[in-house]
Amino acid sequence: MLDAASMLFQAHGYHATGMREVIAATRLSPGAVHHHFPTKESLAIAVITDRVAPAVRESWIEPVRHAASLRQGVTRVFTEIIRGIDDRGQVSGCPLNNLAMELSLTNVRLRDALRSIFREWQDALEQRISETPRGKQMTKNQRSAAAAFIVASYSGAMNLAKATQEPTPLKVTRRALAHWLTEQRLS
Amino acid sequence: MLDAASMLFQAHGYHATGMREVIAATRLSPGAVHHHFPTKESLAIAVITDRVAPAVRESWIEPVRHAASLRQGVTRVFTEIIRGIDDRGQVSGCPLNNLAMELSLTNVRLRDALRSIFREWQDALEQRISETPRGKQMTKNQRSAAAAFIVASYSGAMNLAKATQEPTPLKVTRRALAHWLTEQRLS
DNA sequence: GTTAAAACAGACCGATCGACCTGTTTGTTT
DNA sequence: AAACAAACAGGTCGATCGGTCTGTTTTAAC
Repeated sequence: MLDAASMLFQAHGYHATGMREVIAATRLSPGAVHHHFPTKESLAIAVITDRVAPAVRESWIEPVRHAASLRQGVTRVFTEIIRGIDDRGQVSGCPLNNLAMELSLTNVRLRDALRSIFREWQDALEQRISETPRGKQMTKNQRSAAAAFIVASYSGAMNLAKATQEPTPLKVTRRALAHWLTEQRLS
Repeated sequence: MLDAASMLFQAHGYHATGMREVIAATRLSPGAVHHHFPTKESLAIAVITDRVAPAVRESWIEPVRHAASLRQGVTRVFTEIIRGIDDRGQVSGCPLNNLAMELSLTNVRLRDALRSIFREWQDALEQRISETPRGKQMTKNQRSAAAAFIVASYSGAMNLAKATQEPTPLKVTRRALAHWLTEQRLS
């Protein structure tokens, strides 16, 4: 159920996906689904916490945490994501960004759930920055700003890639971000 | 009609906004609206070409075109947008990004309409880059990449600002982008 | 083996969706 | 003033929306 919902939310968006569509993608009955997810919002919350958040941890947080350098980690994440796009032959965007854009003005609970993932993501980057020689010299605000800029650049690049259906913006941003990190001595 | 539709699309998104809601926001009848906009898609197309595109031209393209330097132009655009957010007390995001995120996977015609605005936006930045001393030395691909990175950074910063409902990501990105432009000698 | 709760099936509800259709009014052309 | 088309009014269509209902099956505890 969560797999089907996260796939459809990713493919068509939250509002454009009906409960019946999700149910049809599984072998469950409407009653069974209603038993576990009384409302569509509860399904979205479950998708966010059990699918979107783990996806961000796996694709971004862990690679950055274990990378030899911040620059290598960020570059590698971009490369992996670009590889995934090439494999699928379609840019469906970042699940977190997609849902955040659509829902953060609509539903407070969903916005908070999504915001906490952004928070976790940015915190992980700040942590990794603070482990670099240059990062130790920076103030907390400077580290936070650098982390936010990385998240924003990636997010925007993915949006642009989705809008144009080309991976080029991601490739461009991978390179520009790598240069920026070098300039900031955060490599 | 276009004003009401663009406002509601911006506030609630395309799919979350019903035709009746748009009609109720005007003094028109359903029949009158149907006469001019037979389908919801035709309304969206009109909003994109007659409201979203002019908004991008006014808020981004013209300021950058007439700025003393690219860096000053970009910084000024960010400042104006941040000011608008402070005035409204809410981050409703970039109209172009909002619609692009929601519709580029759903509807081909709408995606093309939105993509052409991104194209125009990026072209204007490339043009401005090519007018700088350093820009003249760059290849076309390098200019294109720099323009895409600017668009991506802004887009992502706005998304992050919308998701967190704080202008901080925009302020952070304004500064980081200004530094980056200086480093690239594109100021 | 009995029982109670959890899980599931599937018909069904009112509400709302986008779109349509028949008239009527308004404006323009001759 | 007559004729015609564009613009508008407002009721209504079938489809689909999210959500609910009753009843059956499965699971697990004692």
